Amino acid sequence: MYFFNIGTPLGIIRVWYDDQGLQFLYFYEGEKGRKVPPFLSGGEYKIWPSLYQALKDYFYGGREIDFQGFPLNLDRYTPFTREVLTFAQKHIPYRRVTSYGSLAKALGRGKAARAAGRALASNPLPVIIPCHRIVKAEGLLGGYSQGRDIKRELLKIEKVKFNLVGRVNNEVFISW
DNA sequence: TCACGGTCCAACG
DNA sequence: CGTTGGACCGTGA
Repeated sequence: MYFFNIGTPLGIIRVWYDDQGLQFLYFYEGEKGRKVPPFLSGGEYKIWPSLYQALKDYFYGGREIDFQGFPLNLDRYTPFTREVLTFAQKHIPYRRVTSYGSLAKALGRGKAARAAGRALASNPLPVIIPCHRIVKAEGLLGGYSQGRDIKRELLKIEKVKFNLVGRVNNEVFISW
């Protein structure tokens, strides 16, 4: 396993990967004492240049960066969870959002909204798998495993606007 | 099995 | 509008 760090306005990010693809991304320092998962240690420091550049552009460049092309290693997940995660990576572009229910529907499981939320809650690759772009059906923010503040900030970076009642405008909303 | 979510929506007031 | 209660479904223990 390899890893590298990169500073962002939201704290230091650490990314883990191997020859199969990306495995983990987490906020390493910053936000109230979040810890390094203990199962990750002893990796070899090695930058993945294109990914490094993409992250840098995303956080500092204010440019439309998508991570859709980067390979993921999601072997340890169940098929449904994998589907949810890969679908999110491939079909929810920059500055667009959708809901848990809509995403479930797109996978042919119209009623599995909560299950989809559960799958996203175990997203090992926030930012790269853009689970911050999935909000509640009525456009309210919804939850986020890294903390709702981070979710808000990420959407802010992408210039997704919320109205006074706290809902995203439906221009950016995708429904399947 | 079972309890638990990053939910949803119809039915209120 | 805002709130509430029940239905829903894949997971991990």
